[in-house]
Amino acid sequence: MQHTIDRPYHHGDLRRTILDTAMAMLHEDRGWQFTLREIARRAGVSHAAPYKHFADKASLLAEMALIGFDRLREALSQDKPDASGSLRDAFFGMGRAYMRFATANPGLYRLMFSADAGRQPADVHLDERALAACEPLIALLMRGQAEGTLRPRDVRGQMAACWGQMHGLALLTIDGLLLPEKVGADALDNALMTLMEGLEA
Amino acid sequence: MQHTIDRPYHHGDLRRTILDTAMAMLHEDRGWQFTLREIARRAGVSHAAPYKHFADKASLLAEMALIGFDRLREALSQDKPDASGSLRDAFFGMGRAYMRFATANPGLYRLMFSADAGRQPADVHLDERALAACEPLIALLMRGQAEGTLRPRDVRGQMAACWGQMHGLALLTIDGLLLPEKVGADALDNALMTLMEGLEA
DNA sequence: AAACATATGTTGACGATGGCTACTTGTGGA
DNA sequence: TCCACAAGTAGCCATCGTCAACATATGTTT
Repeated sequence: MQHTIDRPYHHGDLRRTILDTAMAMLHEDRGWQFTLREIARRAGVSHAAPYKHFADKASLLAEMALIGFDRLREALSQDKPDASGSLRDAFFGMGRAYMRFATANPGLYRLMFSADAGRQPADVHLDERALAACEPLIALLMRGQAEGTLRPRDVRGQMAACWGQMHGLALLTIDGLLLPEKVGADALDNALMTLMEGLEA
Repeated sequence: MQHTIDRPYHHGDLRRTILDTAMAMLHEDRGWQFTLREIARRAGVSHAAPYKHFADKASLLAEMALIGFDRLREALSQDKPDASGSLRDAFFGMGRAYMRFATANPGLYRLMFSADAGRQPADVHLDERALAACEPLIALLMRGQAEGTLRPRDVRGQMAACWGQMHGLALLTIDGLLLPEKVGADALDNALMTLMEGLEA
């Protein structure tokens, strides 16, 4: 008779709870060095319970990374005000949205691109999801080229330039390597501007 | 009488051996999940011996990261053919040198920017070293502005743009997210070109 | 030359982790 | 009603990082 009234033998939705708890801990520690056992402890279940829902720790991390990419994609698709407004505004908006997502979820963002998130097995899914998150960007680039606002270059190259820029700036910012006092208050906007000018015709 | 003739009680230069071994394992596994004990094993010493030279595992990682930044700086300074040659060539040379370093030492590169490399204590050194590695880039940018080849913008912003671009592309490449079949064969050069055009006057 | 302080290695232990197996307890369909 | 199966538990194992106590070289002082 170990169980309280509040917690019956079967948790009900342990899988969801585990994911939520892990996300919360990720947010606290900004590093994914949380332990499976600690998650189980917080969820109020035994230390082996999570293994009924995830094959191993890497699987949990991989799933979290997938969720992260979905959220990122959503964040990028969101504040794109359709085809109204100038391309430049849309571009800056998307860039800032990307940075906002990364800096608001530093732990998640790092996890998404971490080798620890199970980079061995069918992580193809992860890669696919990552590239899918870039689709709003590709759409924006194609629109720009169609308008004639952007130079008519290989879109994939431009995509690589933008994504690389965003990804790098995001990680450097998360790591505290782009502190305003070292690199200027609006270095981020300046960097975005430089990139934009490289894209524009 | 445990000791062979070859291995006396005192190793001689264990600290160096540990670092070398760790670097080698970093190169093999492409992840810094090697264990202190495995290093000791390979070095042929007891599992606690490393603690006479490094306070803890994080200290070892931090020192390796430091070495990494020094090597990166060296790699960037190296193939810069002084003030001869066009700025454009120098820029592309440096960009490719950066990518070459990162892709040739994926594990090391990730470690350098990893939170696991002891981001708590006097990691100020790490940050300083990281920024120091960018000095060759800053010099190049200032030269370009002086020549009038580059737009007269805040150098720190341009630095952020370049570093962000390089860092992001490097990590995405290491993670296999910029596969040629997905993003074009010469996406890297295209991205560099886009960046360059954003910098040029 | 003898004695000692110190740097360097070794041994054994502790707590904690990820992961596995065997067992228990609910739950829903024949 | 009964039973197969999902979901949770208890306990074990190898391993890890780290620490304290001990052993052994090295070199400095007298």
